[in-house]
Amino acid sequence: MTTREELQEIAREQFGWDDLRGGQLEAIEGVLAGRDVLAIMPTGYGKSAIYQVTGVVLPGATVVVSPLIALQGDQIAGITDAPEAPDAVALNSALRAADRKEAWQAVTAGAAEYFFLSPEQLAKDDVVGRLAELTPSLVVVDEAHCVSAWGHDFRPDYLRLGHAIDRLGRPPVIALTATAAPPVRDDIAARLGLRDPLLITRGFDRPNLELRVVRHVDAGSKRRALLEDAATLPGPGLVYAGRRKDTETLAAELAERGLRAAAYHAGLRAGDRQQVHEDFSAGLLDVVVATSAFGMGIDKADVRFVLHADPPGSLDSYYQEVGRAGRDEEPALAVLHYRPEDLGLRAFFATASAREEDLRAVLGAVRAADRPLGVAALRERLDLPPRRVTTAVNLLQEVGAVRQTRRGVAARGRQRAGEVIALAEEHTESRQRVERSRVEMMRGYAETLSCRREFLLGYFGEDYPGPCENCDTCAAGTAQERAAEDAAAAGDGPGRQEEVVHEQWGRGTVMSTEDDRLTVFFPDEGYKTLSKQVVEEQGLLRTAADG
DNA sequence: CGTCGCTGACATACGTCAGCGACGGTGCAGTATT
Repeated sequence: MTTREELQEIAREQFGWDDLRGGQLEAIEGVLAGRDVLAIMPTGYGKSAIYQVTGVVLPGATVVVSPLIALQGDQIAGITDAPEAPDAVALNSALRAADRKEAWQAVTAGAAEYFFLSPEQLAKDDVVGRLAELTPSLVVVDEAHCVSAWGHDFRPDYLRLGHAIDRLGRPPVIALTATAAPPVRDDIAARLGLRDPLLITRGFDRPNLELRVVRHVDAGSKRRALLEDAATLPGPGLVYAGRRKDTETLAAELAERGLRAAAYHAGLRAGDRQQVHEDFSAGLLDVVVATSAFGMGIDKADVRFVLHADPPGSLDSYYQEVGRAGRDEEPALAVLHYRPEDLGLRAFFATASAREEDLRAVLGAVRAADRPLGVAALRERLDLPPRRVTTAVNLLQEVGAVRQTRRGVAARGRQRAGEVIALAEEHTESRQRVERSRVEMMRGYAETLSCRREFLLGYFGEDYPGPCENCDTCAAGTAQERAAEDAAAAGDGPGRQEEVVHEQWGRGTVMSTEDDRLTVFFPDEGYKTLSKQVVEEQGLLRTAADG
């Protein structure tokens, strides 16, 4: 048993942290008691202290899954710069063979406590095999929202982490992220195979962040207003745009106005990207105009504004992006320059799906094999891009046509290929409905007349009684009008987090109630906003209380 | 889903516009090429 005092001492003396906060201690104690932990805390709260301290207390190595190689570098530097912290190493494709060997030797000999890897590394048989021999005592999934946001198509190895953790002997798992709405939390827990995880959320509200939405009819006036804001508001600031090309033209116009401005997106050369990142951190830039590529790993406290030229595809992304402003707790501003048409791009991104030909090819190969095949072996046999093979395997597993065994992917069931494809299509369509409903919640935020903070925090499951007096709807008075109407109509209907059943959409959870409306999340449909009056009149929802 | 940009029709203005296809974000890993 390790006392709180001992934990504080480790944090202070070995890592140079100030006193651990309640949320950190609670998380550490949860893990030490053998529990899985899902911790949702803002950047700067000290999420990494949780696994750093826990890693020291537990006997074996700590495996840290981290999405970006650049981030791994920062995380390792954060540990090795500490006064007396144990060593940390990374394993990734950026290393030369000799360095890779050295990293393995360090963890194997116990010289390194923390081992940083991408989910793609943990998709490799030999890597997981060697790691399992070390019997790691803790697995950390950092930026855990990536599991849910990226696993389904972009980086499918994220969905296979649960299996990799099984093979490591299922030590306790800590999943860490700054933002995740309740359905995302459930997705993370399910994908990673967490067992009744201890959920710890801290510091969701950011009262110093002023929230505004400016609605535009045509693209030209939106652009002019955005540029005017970016050029005149006190910086430094960030501008998020939906397309790479726009980041470049907007940055160029700001530069013409005399600002130190730079564009940032994934199509730039690695060196340029790093330069922009460094210059922004060092205060050498007034504004960075970026796609969603700019974000993780930025820990700049004095960002004064975050502007959006286009809305992101979910409020999870939006809160993550605006949350980069005002970390110093000084006043900061988030302005969404909004046209409903701009959600079209996000709706388009929400339609990504696996190809039928890939599903047929993978299913055929698995069924033709006389033994389970590893994903790597499947990739070799099929001559398809690895990502497509993994995406297909994930989807086939989802619909029960294949299963993951210790030795690899095996066939399951005897449905005709056509039936399997139909099931997969159904599953994909359900997922797309959910994704599109997330876009619709973004629309809801942009168009609400109620308190924006109340809407946003409600989306994240926080019971925040607005008006906040620090958003545009509160300033305009519409939030107060709505609140009054809300109070008049209050009383009836299911409340937040209550389980309900809809005849057509099945079981759902009430996410928020605003005005005369009710937002319910259904796992197969996504968010649905219903009129309280209609729900009541037509008896649309049964609640647990109804039996 | 919405926008951009090319093409051809219509036309006779060194030009307009409808129609239609292309395109759009996030990163790892590991291989081929300088």
